[in-house]
Amino acid sequence: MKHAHTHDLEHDLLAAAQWCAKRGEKLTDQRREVLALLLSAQGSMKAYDLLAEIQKQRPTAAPPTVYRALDFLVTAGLAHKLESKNAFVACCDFEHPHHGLMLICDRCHKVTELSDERLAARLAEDAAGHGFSVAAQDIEVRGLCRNCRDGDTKGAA
Amino acid sequence: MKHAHTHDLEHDLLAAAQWCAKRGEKLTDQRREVLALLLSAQGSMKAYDLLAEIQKQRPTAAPPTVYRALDFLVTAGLAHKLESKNAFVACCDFEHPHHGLMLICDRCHKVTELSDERLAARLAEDAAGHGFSVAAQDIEVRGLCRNCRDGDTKGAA
DNA sequence: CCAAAGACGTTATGTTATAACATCTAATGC
DNA sequence: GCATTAGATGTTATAACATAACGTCTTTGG
Repeated sequence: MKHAHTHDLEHDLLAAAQWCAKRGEKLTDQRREVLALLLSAQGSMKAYDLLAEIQKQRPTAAPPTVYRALDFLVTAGLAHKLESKNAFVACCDFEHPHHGLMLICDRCHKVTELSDERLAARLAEDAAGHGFSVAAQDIEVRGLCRNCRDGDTKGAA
Repeated sequence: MKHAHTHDLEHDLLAAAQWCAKRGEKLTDQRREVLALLLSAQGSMKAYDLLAEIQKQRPTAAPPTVYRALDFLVTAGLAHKLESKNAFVACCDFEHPHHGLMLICDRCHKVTELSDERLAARLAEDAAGHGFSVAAQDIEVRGLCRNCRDGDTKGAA
């Protein structure tokens, strides 16, 4: 089980590195490490939690270490910031531009990222009707995921 | 001009007080003062900017003073928190429950609040398709308002 | 009046994020 | 190769955002 998981992780990291290369950027060790933590996390992670993990390997790491990596990952489309939680999550499909719709479970904290271009289009249309040009949209929805709604008792932190 | 503006503000504050009373709550002086600041603001305001304004009258006011008022106003539906800016804005129509779609201008910082129930329904439908029950949604869109997009040079801060 | 609940005062602290500047590293041109 | 330079990182300090905790006051209902 751990093996399969590791394999997926390595695969994702490789794809991310290639994605960066395509953009003329580099997935450095620090960026890779932060991305690996996000990919391995069950849900989103806070910057200072990431920092604590990084510090296990690199005791001298400081806040800028992780914030720089996060800025890079978010700008590159490899991760998203969840504004309503001040937390970060790996992007589910960074190779395809999409408008993320984040379903954030308030109980188990897992995040499901959907993409609905028609929803995004409707939103842009509403905005345009008011003379507003959309540059970025961030739809975050709080609620309960299927497991937690159905009374699952294992998901809670 | 100032007269009309003051009149509107008083009207809004009165309506807000009545709204609170209907809910069995009170719009106290501090809450009213914070709401008045939000209503008078051109765009959103930060908690510590509100605090600075409050301190002009009440030099001993501290962060909890303003955060308590803001928590109350947001819970009562009289204000919204803009998660992507860590800022607060008065609700445009607190008497009618609605799903706000916030158009936030990145240049002049004005906020236009729309309500599109069909958009909200579509969003809830997407979520339900993944077994997710929506509890709260916060749609924040960043971009440029009509004036700023059209090259207005007066709106910038 | 008395008790309970809610609002507020006050101090301290926790949490999130960035400024500023030094140093290191890697790609580029010569 | 070697200098240049842009990008990345190290490091210290601090700014910006938010809440915990506890005491007091005020209102309200019994």
